[in-house]
Amino acid sequence: MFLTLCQILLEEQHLRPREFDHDDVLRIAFDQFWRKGVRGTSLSDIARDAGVQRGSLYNAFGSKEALFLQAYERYAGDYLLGLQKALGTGSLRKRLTTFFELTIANFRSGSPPRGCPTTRGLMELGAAEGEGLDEEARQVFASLVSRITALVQDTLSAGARRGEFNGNPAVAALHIITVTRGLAVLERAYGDEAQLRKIAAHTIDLVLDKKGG
Amino acid sequence: MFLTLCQILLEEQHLRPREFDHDDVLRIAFDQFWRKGVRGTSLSDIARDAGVQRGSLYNAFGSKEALFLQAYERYAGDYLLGLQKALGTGSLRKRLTTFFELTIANFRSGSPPRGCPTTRGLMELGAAEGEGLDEEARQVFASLVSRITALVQDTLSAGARRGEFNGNPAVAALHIITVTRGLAVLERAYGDEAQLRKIAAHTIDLVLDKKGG
DNA sequence: ATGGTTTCTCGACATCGTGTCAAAAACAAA
DNA sequence: TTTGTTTTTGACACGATGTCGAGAAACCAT
Repeated sequence: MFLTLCQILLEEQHLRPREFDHDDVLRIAFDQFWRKGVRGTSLSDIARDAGVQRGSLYNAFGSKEALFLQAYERYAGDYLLGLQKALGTGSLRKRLTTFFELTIANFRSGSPPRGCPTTRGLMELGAAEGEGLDEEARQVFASLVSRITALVQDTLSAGARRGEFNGNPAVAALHIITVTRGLAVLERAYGDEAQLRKIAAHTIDLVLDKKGG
Repeated sequence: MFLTLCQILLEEQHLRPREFDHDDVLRIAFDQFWRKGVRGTSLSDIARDAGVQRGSLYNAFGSKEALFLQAYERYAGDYLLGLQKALGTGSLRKRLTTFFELTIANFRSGSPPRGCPTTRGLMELGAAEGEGLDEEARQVFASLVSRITALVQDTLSAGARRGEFNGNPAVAALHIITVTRGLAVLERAYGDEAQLRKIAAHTIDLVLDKKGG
């Protein structure tokens, strides 16, 4: 995967070029994975959708899991960028509201809603060989969670400097992230978007130190 | 599944009885599913472990998913009973602390930790045919979540009557449940039990209206 | 006890998905 | 054109799910 990235960056195509676009396939694959789950998507499906032979996918990406991970990393980068952009303005309450809105909108997108790819990926992690979870996949998912947590913490710290928040930004950010992960789970359980929004609003009230009703 | 239950309850075994114990297989199967994930467990594994032929499992339970669901329901019943028993005594803070402790202990059990079966099950839900999630499985998982939520809500209501809580029990219970689901996700991401406990303690502080540090 | 009926068991089979491999095809460079 | 390398392509092996039918086993009735 890292090798492939280097090859792309350095344009080191000395010989026969690929007959399909690497990024197109990544997008198509992620869309399928997101709609039908990693488990429910076969490489044949992706190959058909992308107009590529199944063997070519193995040649280009290595395995189904490797393909998913690369597709996921592309998604994660885009998603984090969108969050950063949206969290740049307004009062702290406004920013947190936007954060929850974007989060919920993300895993309520599609019909039927596709859920949160990160949470789904994390919970599908299996024991690799004998002991321990699949480390590579775990790190990829955990990385996005960490970066979003840092983003929220920064937002809270800035709010604290402006007198809009008087708690511990690190702990509060962890709490908020935990709530968003929990919302991703409840979304699967009930599919009731109004309920999700209610919980989000209540969480903001708690964090900003107003009594929740 | 419902039929099988009726058969058990009514003891309607007119003819040749089964050669293996229904509940034993359910327990063995759930242990495997929990350790290796539904995806990572084959019916051959379970059949070997239980000393039963694979075909007999199909005959008795119908399919892999049906077997899992029945095994899960057995687990869910036991788990809820344990929670109810543990939440019967002490101050509201003590009860909530116990609740989070049991929750974390549950998905930190085993080595490596097996995670939360309910959350894993919910996030693995796939679209069934064309549209919509697998309804039957969704309801089974959501049912346990609902019942735990009700349990927490009752605990909060009782606390409110004793003057230990002055918020809205329904909303607060939803919030607490959301946090526990989020903890189940973070457990997969980081595997840091101390962090989980910190978030739990902070959540209790927020709900009981003390400033979290 | 014995026969008949029902159910369970067990092995064979079909199907699908993953992953591997080797040969063919296609392209760049000499 | 020739050489060398990579991609493509189809065939293959393997494992898992799920179905089916024949045979074995157990129970009821006579």
